[in-house]
Amino acid sequence: MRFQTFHHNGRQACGDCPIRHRAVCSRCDDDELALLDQAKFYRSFEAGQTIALSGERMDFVASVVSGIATLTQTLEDGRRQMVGLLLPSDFVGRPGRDHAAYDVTATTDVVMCCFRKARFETIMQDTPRIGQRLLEMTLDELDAAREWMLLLGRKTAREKIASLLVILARRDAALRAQGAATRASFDLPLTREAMADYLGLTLETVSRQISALKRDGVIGLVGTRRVDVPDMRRLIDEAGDDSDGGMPF
Amino acid sequence: MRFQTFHHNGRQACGDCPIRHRAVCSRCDDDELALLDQAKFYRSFEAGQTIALSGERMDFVASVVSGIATLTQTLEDGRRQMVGLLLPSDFVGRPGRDHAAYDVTATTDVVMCCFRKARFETIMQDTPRIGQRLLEMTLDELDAAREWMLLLGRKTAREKIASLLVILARRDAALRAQGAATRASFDLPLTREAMADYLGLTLETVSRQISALKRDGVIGLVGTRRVDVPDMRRLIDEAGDDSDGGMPF
DNA sequence: CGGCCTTTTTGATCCACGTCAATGCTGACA
DNA sequence: TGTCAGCATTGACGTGGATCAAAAAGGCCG
Repeated sequence: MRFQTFHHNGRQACGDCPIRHRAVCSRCDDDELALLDQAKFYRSFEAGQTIALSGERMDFVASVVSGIATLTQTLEDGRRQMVGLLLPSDFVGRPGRDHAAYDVTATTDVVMCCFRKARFETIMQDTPRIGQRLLEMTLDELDAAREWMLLLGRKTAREKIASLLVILARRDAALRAQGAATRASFDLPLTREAMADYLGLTLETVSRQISALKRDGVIGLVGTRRVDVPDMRRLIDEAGDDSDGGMPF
Repeated sequence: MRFQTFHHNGRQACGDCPIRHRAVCSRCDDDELALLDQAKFYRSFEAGQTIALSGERMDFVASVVSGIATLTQTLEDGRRQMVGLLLPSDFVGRPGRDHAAYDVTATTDVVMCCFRKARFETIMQDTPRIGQRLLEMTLDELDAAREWMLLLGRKTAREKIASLLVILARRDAALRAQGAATRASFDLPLTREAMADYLGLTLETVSRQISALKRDGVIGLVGTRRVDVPDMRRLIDEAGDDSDGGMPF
């Protein structure tokens, strides 16, 4: 097995390659993928910037190389719900279609690996392997979305916060190629408001629940953005999940 | 265009075929799919029955031929969240993997078209076209899931109910191959409890909001399970969506 | 260091929805 | 016809989280 899971939703990435691009990095697999290598180009975005995937003469399929971006949906009156976190190796932009009613925004500085949509489609035609990989990734994404639906529909504010922290802790551990430790410490890559948009809460509630978890000794805070988890087990319990970690970390 | 959209989440089905199985029906496409035809077999389930996709010597990938089934996730303490509605043409059971932490339950009597998982995988290998179709369907499903996340995270109870009714109305219209009408009338295929599980509400709230919509003249009820929508436009407004119908009905 | 801006925390209050409990409705069956 | 079992509705009440408002804590830059 040369692929390792490193993503909060179980998506697989190439473990050998610093880019960690399962479906894109040509170093990680057979010659078929060399095609992709020739077609790709890079773009970078600053934190806070909106990432436009379609414009005049520009329709992309892209995948994140580094940094974090978010996918957000908005109601007319301004209510916002984040529906996806784009982490390195994630794809965005639908190969076959024009759609995309999502805002894509860079949370940190982001580098994306882009393909012109039309070009990408022909490559997919010629290289079934790529389609298979995309299918795998999309199924993972779907599983993650469904887990998130459970969170949004049925969890309490406290459980929501705990769940998010667990996910971030796991992702952090995975990025640094560490196994499951009972103690963990990591930076929050999101503002309270972004967390709220993700969890279907208000930023005040997010802040209050984080304070509560701190007061109860479940987490410690260093400044406002760094979290220390003395006992991972305890945090996971707070998340209310049956999964003691479906993810193999 | 021989495929028509008929599903609430925009999934495409073969319009020429009564089975409406885009990815399964061999009549609807090139010879490649004949392979699938040989490998498939059918099973049927009664309303209320749990659909087991894996057991001793039985690992399926299956797709719904007729009837409605639901995908549900459960928390230890019994809180339930429905995460998917399986309608004719929908697939369930992950081709490549063993997972599936979902309850699959028949809502009405259901007929499913099944493939042994291993067999299905080899067919996919040999027939890239099938993989491409599954990718399309999965992407549609993902879009639907994301829309649902917006609903779960940010909509009020009344908006949730209205959204669900709009979806059911559209699906009904599509199944009967009718276009968008301003007046509509259809049966609810779900109990109040199932609606609650789907919307992240309690059954009491569902009942109350339906009563409220009726009181306000947005809908009419015939008995308890049949809904009459005098003005579709109005119901859609109640749903709070920006989309005046992203679906082309 | 001091001013300015953004993010975060905290408090007071409100209300949408959950909870608990009673009642009604419908259909199956003897 | 009565009884029973499942939905469904309705009411009374409590509460988790939203809302509104203000203070505190960081950056950032002169």
